[in-house]
Amino acid sequence: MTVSKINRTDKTQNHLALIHATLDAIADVGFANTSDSEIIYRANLSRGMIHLHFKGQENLVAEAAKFANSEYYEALERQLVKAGSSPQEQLASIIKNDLSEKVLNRKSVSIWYELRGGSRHHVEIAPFSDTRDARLRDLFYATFLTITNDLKLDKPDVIARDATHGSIALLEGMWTDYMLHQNSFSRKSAERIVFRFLSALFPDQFNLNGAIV
Amino acid sequence: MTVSKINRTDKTQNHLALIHATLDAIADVGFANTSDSEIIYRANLSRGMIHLHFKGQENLVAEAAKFANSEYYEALERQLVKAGSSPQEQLASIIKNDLSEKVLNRKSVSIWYELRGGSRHHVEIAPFSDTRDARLRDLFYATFLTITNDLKLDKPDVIARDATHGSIALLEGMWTDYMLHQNSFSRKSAERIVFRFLSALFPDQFNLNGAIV
DNA sequence: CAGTTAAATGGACAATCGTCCATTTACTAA
DNA sequence: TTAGTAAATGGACGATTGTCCATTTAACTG
Repeated sequence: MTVSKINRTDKTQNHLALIHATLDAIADVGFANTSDSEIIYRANLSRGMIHLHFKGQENLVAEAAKFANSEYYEALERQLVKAGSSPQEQLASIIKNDLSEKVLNRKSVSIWYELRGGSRHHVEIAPFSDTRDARLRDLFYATFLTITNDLKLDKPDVIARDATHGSIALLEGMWTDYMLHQNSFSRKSAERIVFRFLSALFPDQFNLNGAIV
Repeated sequence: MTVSKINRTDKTQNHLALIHATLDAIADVGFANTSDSEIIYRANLSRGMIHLHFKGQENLVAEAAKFANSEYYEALERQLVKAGSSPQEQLASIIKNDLSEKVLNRKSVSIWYELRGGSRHHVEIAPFSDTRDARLRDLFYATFLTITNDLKLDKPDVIARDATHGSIALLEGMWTDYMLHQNSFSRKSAERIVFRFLSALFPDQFNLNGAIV
């Protein structure tokens, strides 16, 4: 039983087209309004394709969520490779990446918010909705812990944990602010504010522009 | 033309019952799933009531959003009256209030998130969805500005603005964290983290427990 | 050039949505 | 008791939802 090459290529093409159309729809009209009709219209395909490729709308949305989640983490990994080696440089790199046009933009932030909201009532997308999950938290904690240990602070683990928790919350808040006030939001201010808080906590590791090398 | 007392009472009763049922539905099944059927089932009323009282579902949801928004601000005003008079005491009071069981609980946080999400695609509820709007920002800014002026810091307005922006973002992030990880969230930690950041910025005004009087 | 096969189509389906209105209910006033 | 009135009811409406499948299309094989 041989399978035609062209047909196989077409299949994955439409598979991907549906995922992209779904993410576009979520970004534009929201998770709740992302109906089958909306998706197939954007993908320029016929009604049956969703069921043919994904066996239902639920799975398609879950695959789309998975896809968006992977994109975020792949960008993060690429960024980390380019970053300097000191803990504060790694951290600053993640923060700047998280506030950059490439990561924080109209489309990504919309998808992020819509999927997180949708995951509250749709278990199938929950695994892919929490952008800042354990992986990012661990990265933050490890670097903060190195700093607090080096500084020989009292209860370095507690301080590192608080700094982790607070920094991520701060970034969350900035993303929300961007989403709500896209025209007045300033990337530069957002970045300066995060580093202002961090430099207050660790004056020898950070200043208003990022890490001190 | 006289109007019967009993009828008038009943009318406002059902009016309120619909608003409460709507908020309950939003909290439990989400904004997207808050259908007419869901609302009237919870209010134990008949289908036509929504149109009779609110001339459509849109208006009902908008009224419910308005109601929830008022409740938040009334709680905030009550809290401020009880707070101490120094800037840092006022600020600490708002922060503690924002993280208290009364304000930050399963139901309120769900409504907050669902309405904010809904407001992105439904203009009628947008005016009541931004909990932390100009009013709260002004309060934060005024108090921070008093502090930075007293300290004779360089560019007191910029620092006060950054501190305002950052503090509100931090609180946003804490609310999100509570929503996402309700079983592992600790009010005490959240409070300590916020004040840890603030005490790093203003060591003479705040410590880990709140304001220094 | 037919024959085969997987991909793609689009209409039919029941279920649910928000809206609206003719009817019923419940209370007041004469 | 009867007439009058506002509140409340619940069925009917067209529109839209997600699903599914009989049919058509199109490319490769023999």
